[in-house]
Amino acid sequence: MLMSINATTWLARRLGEYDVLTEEEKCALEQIIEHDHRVSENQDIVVEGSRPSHSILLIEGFCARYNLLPDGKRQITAIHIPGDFVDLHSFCLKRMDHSIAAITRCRVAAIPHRALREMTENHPHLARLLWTSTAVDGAILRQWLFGMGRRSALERMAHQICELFVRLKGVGLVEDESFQMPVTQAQLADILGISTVHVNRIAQELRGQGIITWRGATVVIEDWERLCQIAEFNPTYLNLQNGPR
Amino acid sequence: MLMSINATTWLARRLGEYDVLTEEEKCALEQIIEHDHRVSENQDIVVEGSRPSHSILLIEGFCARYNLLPDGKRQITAIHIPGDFVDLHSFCLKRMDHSIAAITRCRVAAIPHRALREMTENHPHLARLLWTSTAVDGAILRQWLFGMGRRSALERMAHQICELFVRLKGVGLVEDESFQMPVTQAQLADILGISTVHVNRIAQELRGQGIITWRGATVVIEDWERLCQIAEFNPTYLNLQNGPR
DNA sequence: CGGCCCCTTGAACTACATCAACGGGGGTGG
DNA sequence: CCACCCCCGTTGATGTAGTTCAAGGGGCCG
Repeated sequence: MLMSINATTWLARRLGEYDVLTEEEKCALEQIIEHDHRVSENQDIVVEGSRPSHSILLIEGFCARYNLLPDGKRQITAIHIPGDFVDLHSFCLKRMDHSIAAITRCRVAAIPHRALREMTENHPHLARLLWTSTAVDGAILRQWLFGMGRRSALERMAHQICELFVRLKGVGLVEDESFQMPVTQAQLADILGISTVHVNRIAQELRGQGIITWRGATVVIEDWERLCQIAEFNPTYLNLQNGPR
Repeated sequence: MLMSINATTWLARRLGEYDVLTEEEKCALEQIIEHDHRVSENQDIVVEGSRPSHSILLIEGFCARYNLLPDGKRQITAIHIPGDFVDLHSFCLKRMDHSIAAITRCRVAAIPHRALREMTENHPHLARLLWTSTAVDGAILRQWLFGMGRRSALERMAHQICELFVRLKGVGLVEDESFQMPVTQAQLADILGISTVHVNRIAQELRGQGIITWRGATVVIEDWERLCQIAEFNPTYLNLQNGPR
């Protein structure tokens, strides 16, 4: 397990996915992390309307961005896994137009916006990689939107599982084709934009066909080929390949 | 009308929405625009799978990003109006995971990625504003996703009109509560993620209630209050306010 | 003048939502 | 230690927003 990896390492590893880092750059990343704290399940990490002075790096656990309608309907617009720079965009946008909540118990590190700003002044290459991170978030959002508009609930659920699988694999959180997906059916409903009842039935469809097993928080991919086929999954948008930036 | 505004001015104006630019910065922006050309209606500006060496700034006309499913279903994930930096993210992402098409005849300017890279080296403040532009694109995507998941077709259409109205107003393309929306009902269907038949019926609903008129490409807002109310529109996410970045 | 795109309308169908109810497990209080 | 309760997953029945199919009319362009 990766329990003991520290915040700096996560950040270096994430940015290192986009391009090779020099030793000096890794050093610079060491400096920017201010503190490191725990958040309990279901607690908000960043709330709508606030003006954060720090951005949050997720070290352990899962969290979600979401929007609420006055009538209580909720839409989750992103799920974040360890290593994700959860609200990097708050550096650019100043005022939050949505909230971010911990889905499980989380450990997070805070990076002051001041440090990010200095990074754009003194380490343009690192700044480009941070910018890239924002762009990748956008690419994922486009895929979700694409699916929400034009894919069926079954296809979307399959796609979601494909994406999570690949992303978790990228940070070493997959073992033997299985991974942790610590979300309730109600939360998954808010991710997929459907009702909890429908999530239940769709999940049974995928399980019944022997494509996945899902008990508790543990998902096992039984038939990756078939899952990708249902989802029409193409991982290009995750930008996992490394290159000069 | 704004027919004769040149590319540099558009760019300075857009970035100036996020923060005040110095004269020197405006000067720097002058240097980066390489050429300026026309694209005819329905022509692709950037195609999926390519690796652009330039990013495109839209000067005149409307264009759309879209994704295609193998069966021909299409989802538009963004519409761009004059002044938008249409594929700024291609600088970060390298390979396009979607295409961009001209909805109307367009005039566009190309900015070499090399110049953007130099900007991150020599003009960190401008680089932050470009980054902000990427972040605002993301914020708009979140709103679309939110709507797609949790709003009805009527609400989404109302929201879309609100957004377009505010954005066009921001670049001076609104006169007397009316603006140009040069999209067919089929294209609007691909934006809203519904069928063209349903677009037709929803549009009649909005017209029937006297909330908008829409003939040809011209939309007139007859009852802004009511439109916003249906859409539950809150323009915060467009980040139109200026501040130090 | 012909053809094609675009808008419009009706009728039948389906993927989903909503409502309602029940069982099991894990945590909490008595 | 037991009782309770609440959350979570599950299932059935019914309702509805939106799709699909089919057809016709108007305007614009070749």
